[in-house]
Amino acid sequence: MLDIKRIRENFAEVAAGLARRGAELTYLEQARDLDAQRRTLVTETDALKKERNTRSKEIGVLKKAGQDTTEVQADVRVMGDQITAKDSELREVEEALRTAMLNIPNVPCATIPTGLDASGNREVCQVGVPPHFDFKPLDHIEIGERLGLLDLARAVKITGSGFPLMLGQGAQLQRALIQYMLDMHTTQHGYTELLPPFVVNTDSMRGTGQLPKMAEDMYHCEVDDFWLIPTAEVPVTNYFRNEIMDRPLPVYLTAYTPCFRREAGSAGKDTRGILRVHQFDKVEMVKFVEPRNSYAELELLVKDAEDVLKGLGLHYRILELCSGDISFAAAKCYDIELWAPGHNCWLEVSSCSNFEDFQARRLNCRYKDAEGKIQFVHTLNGSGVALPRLVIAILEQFQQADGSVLLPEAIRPYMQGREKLVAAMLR
RNA sequence: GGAGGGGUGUCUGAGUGGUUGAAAGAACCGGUCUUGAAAACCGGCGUGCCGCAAGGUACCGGGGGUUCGAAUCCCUCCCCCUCUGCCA
Repeated sequence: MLDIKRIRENFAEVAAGLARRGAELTYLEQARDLDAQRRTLVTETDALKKERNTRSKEIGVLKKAGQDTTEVQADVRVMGDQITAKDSELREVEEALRTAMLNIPNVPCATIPTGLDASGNREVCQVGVPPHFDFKPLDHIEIGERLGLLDLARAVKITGSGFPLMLGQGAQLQRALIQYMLDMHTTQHGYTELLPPFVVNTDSMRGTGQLPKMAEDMYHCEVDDFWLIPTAEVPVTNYFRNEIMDRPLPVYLTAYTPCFRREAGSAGKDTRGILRVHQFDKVEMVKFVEPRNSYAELELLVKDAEDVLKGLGLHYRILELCSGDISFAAAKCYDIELWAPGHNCWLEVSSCSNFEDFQARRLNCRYKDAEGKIQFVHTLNGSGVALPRLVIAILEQFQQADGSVLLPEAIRPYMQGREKLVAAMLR
């Protein structure tokens, strides 16, 4: 949520910012107008309430003195009716204002490239070198099937398309990678590990900005009004919702969770294998920081994610997203993409964003600064990193001519010392 | 799932429908005293909104209602505790 004062006082600047991301300005204009209405109404009702409070107290005094108060009471009752009417009018305006505010995306950071879609993104760097093959590299589906790492056909029987099933060394590799990443973030990068609920309530979804816009993309349990999390960002960032944080900033949290996404609207896209699925695992990093540090913290966040990939010796690149490609709540975002030689394309495995105080306002998450003044924190999050595509990249980048996959050294301790994945009979 | 009890400020904990935003204590901040500290004493000490300000207004788990007036009464939802049932 944006600061309504900012909209009130710097409307043109906000409008220009939103225009950069190609956002409609309808909600913004509504918010501006409703805010003006709201302020007028508040002034009026407050005045009425003041009057009522005074008169009601007089009644109390008169009654104690044993005097008749019928007439005054009648007067105040009329006043009460006026207040009720004004209040309900005010409530409607406030509700409409809230709806408008919840639908306005964040203003992009001034320094990011301008563009309306992915074509406007800027490549920051490429790290490592693409692997060279003396043979035609296979894609992860073929590798996975040959080595018996995946069983997508049976997974369809169990649930449906898009719900992958890993087995044997594949399942173990995935688990090993989770452990490897969590260990790195907690022991080297200063994060505290959380194992949060995978199902959250509506307030939490609104807090991080998935609702109201993304309702169609998420799994909803109607009976309980709960949602399956599309990312650990939701439960982890909501950890401090409605709080004035009681500990020194910055606070770094990390969590492994499965993620559930309906991927509505992407039917037919990347449907083969585990490239785009309805359920996947991810290790997420979340930061709560002081406003003045948030952009420096974003750079560090990207490095934390990079360390995972560097440690595995993978070839990747970093993109700085343009104004039209960042998510609803973000002000600035870097994507990290892994090279997938079998698919001959880049795969997004991490998105690192600075939300400034956009989420904090929705979450009502604040802290006391050095002067003891209460302020909204800045929140950031980044994948550290998403698993299926990490597995894909490992399989495809480290595949060998003999059909095996050489495991990165860093992961071997988590795989009982195993050096490569080879075809194994299912026991 | 069933029965009962309860949700008040940073914490503990009062609160009869009427100057109660809310007693008291603790914690915390400032001051006096002290060589320094502790103790003692004095003062301060919630948040949002409207307002240039003075000030006003709202908030005692959430929402709604009764009333001239609600932390106090009623309804409803959520959460916690105790007992009990079923169960990984």
